[in-house]
Amino acid sequence: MRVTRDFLRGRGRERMTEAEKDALEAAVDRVETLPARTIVVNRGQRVRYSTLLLEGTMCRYMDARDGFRQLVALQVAGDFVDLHGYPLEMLDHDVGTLSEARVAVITHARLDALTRDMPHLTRLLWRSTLLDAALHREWIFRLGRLDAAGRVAHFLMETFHRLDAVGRTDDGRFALPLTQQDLGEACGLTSVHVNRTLRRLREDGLADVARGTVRILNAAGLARVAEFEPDYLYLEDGAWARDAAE
Amino acid sequence: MRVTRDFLRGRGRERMTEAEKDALEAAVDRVETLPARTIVVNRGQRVRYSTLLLEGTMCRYMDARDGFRQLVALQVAGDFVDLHGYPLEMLDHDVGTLSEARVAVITHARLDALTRDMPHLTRLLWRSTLLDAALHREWIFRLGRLDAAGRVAHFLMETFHRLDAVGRTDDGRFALPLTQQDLGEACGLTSVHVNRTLRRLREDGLADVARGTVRILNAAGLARVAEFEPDYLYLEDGAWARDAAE
DNA sequence: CGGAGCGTTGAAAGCCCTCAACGTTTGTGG
DNA sequence: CCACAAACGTTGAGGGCTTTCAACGCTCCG
Repeated sequence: MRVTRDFLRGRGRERMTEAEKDALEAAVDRVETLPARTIVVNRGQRVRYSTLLLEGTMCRYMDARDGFRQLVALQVAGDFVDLHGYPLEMLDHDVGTLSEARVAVITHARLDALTRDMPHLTRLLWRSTLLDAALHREWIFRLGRLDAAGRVAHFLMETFHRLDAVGRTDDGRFALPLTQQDLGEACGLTSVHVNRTLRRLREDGLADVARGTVRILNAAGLARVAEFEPDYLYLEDGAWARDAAE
Repeated sequence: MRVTRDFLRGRGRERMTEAEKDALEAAVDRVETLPARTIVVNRGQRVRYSTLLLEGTMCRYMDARDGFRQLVALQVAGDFVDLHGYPLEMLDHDVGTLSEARVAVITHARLDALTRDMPHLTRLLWRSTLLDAALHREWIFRLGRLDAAGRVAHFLMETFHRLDAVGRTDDGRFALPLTQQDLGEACGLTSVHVNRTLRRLREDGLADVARGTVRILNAAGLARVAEFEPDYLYLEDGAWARDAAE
């Protein structure tokens, strides 16, 4: 399997030429498997490579004084997890795995050559980091303006669409290897309140979250609770978008 | 005055060559003055130019169903406000002025030429958008993990440092043309609670916010309340950083 | 089979919001 | 220069959403 198969898949990948895919492919230094729940990059650390996530779930987060952390991004297959570290040279946050993860490692030295010689590919890489920024903005909106049910619903809808774009959903179901504590750290809630909120979403027939699996039961209802509008994901018009437009 | 004077100032500007400054300078299509409180770019709109803010204050925001908005970024002099719109081609949020603003307009057609021919400048432009992303992440942390006093204190400290980097502070004082409503829309609070929070910061001798002017009275105390660590701003070691290190 | 982590539920407390009223500042036109 | 209105800022009371604290059941894995 080509390691770049899912990169930008469903998010404007069609603009990448075969030559560009080959070049990115050739820049891969190695492929590794990382165990679940391990730290990959520490805040403030000088980084000399970036990580393309092939399979599994990772996250980026920041620590608070009270011992809790705040997730700032969830990363799924196809994500160039810490490409931000390339122009920035060091990261302002930590990166870790949630599930076991298979990753391709690309050194910044290789990226130097790519970005010198291939301006169009450079713009696609740039674009992929800005898709992350758009997600960041939506997380700000989620935390600043939505109540607990809205936040959790919004997170579920976003994650569903992202996984759907890379073919990791099955009829409204998808795997999500997050504890209720993790969900709380993503949504700015305590695990206790996440629990109550999930129960309510289940009772309202909107979504069922249990044992690492999410089932979207009522996408329209969930979207309403979440004030969710997927344009910020910059998705191509895929199967889901066509269905929703009907 | 050169329009690029404050671009990346204090944020790694030393790496931009004179030739690169000239090239960016030459890409400016026109300089305009925009009135306060006007919308510059609408969400979903195809954008064909980006805006370098020379003087004044702008913001990026998203609308919620209840009529309130959530600020996702505050933009000050030197910021390339909507450079995100270049690789993304359309924006997922609105852009508007808070005060009157003087801006330089750079068309994307010109950026195409720059990014084709000048890979190092391209990386600096890329970097500047990722500095925005780092700010986004810190806003997520602020909203997800801090209480009202922490959020407002954090916002004040961040804004102070950014304005200080471009020489817009005066002995701990700076102009901030935001109403308490605006502050609430930045911090996920109601204007009423912003009012109470500002009063408390004043009573505690931390900061005084009144009539569009902020005075930092106790930077260390404010930083403690805010859990503020300025590394995410990627500031050069300027006067403030040296003082703080003592 | 035992333990640790995760999930679930209840009760009480706290932070922030809502609603309401009033004071202050700003800007505009007479 | 004044009058006036509109926006902004301030304060109080009450209510609601979320947190905290605590206890217990469940699941998974060594």
